[in-house]
Amino acid sequence: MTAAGTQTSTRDRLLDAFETLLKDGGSRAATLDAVASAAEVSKGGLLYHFPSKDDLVAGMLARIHEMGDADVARMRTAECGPVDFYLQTSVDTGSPFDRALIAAARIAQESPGSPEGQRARDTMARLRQGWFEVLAEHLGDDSLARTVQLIGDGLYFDDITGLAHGGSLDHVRDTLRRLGAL
Amino acid sequence: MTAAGTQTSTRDRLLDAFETLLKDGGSRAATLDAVASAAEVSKGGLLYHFPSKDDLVAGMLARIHEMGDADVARMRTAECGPVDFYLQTSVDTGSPFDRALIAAARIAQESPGSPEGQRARDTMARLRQGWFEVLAEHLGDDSLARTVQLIGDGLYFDDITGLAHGGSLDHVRDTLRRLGAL
DNA sequence: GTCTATATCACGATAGAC
DNA sequence: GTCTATCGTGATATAGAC
Repeated sequence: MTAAGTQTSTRDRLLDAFETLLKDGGSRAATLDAVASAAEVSKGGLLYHFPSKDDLVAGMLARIHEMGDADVARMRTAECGPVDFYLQTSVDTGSPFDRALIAAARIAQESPGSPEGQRARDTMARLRQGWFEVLAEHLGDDSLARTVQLIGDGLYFDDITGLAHGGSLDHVRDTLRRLGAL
Repeated sequence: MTAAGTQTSTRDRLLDAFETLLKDGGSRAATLDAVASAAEVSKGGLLYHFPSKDDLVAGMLARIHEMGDADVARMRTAECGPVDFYLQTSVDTGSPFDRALIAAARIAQESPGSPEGQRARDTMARLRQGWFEVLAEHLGDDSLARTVQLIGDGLYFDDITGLAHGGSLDHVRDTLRRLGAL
């Protein structure tokens, strides 16, 4: 946060690498060695910025919080409306936010009992709360809002698990139009 | 498969322990030591039945295939209808099948690139295909069937990730009744 | 079929030079 | 702020006794 330029700091490069490894290879692949190597930094260099793996996770989650607030704001004012915006962003578009979200979901599941896992879950719960509020406000119907959110979760799950189907988004739009939600 | 009695074989006890550890602690907790210990067998005993961790995963997936075929059969003839049956079984009821499914989902996500991950994904894809066929046949509408399936995926994702909401199932039923799907 | 070693290796983390 | 070198631990897997 010291410069406004486009050059990414070592710190951000490390977090980027961590997220990418988590997304593509799961938590077992996201070792400190692998992160350092992918970011083209030595392990010692990594551990200067993040003294432990916990700190790496914490740094990642902190970045997500910032991006999450911006995402909710965009959702509110999206031209296509909040519902379609939500659905569109529930499939992995390859954006940095999606990458970070998938990485967080991996942490949440791969360490169900650990403190890091709990923090990742808290982060996701907060994001989901923000999205739900916009959906419920826009739709004026909690049941419908919750259903839309679950559909988004389903789209996310399929992407994350590698089960995604091509036409799913169109099928959902079709159904939601019948409900007057789109 | 030698006896029809109720006493569980060592083999099955090991698979049970593996699934439980995967569900409760993620793949990092499901080590060979932990599995052997939880099943009250020595590590050598485990490795007699499953010479490698890969074999443990393969054994688990094989059991899922059997249970999956039985589940689809029950779904077809369920008194409450296939849709509600599908939704009910999309939240973790604590059944052996749910436990196995959650375990498979963890493997699929924690080793996205590895052969085991691919096999887990194949298993899940096959199960989903079975469920989808019943839903589409019953509803006579691919878009609606795909939407119901995504809602089920969403319910599953929330459970798996520890994000589940109490009233989600009722909200969904409410919405699906409006669509004439329930 | 089940057990007790034990080999091998990779992971997270520390120490200290530059 | 970044590096190399190294320690301690815990994971998979092997060998061979019972």
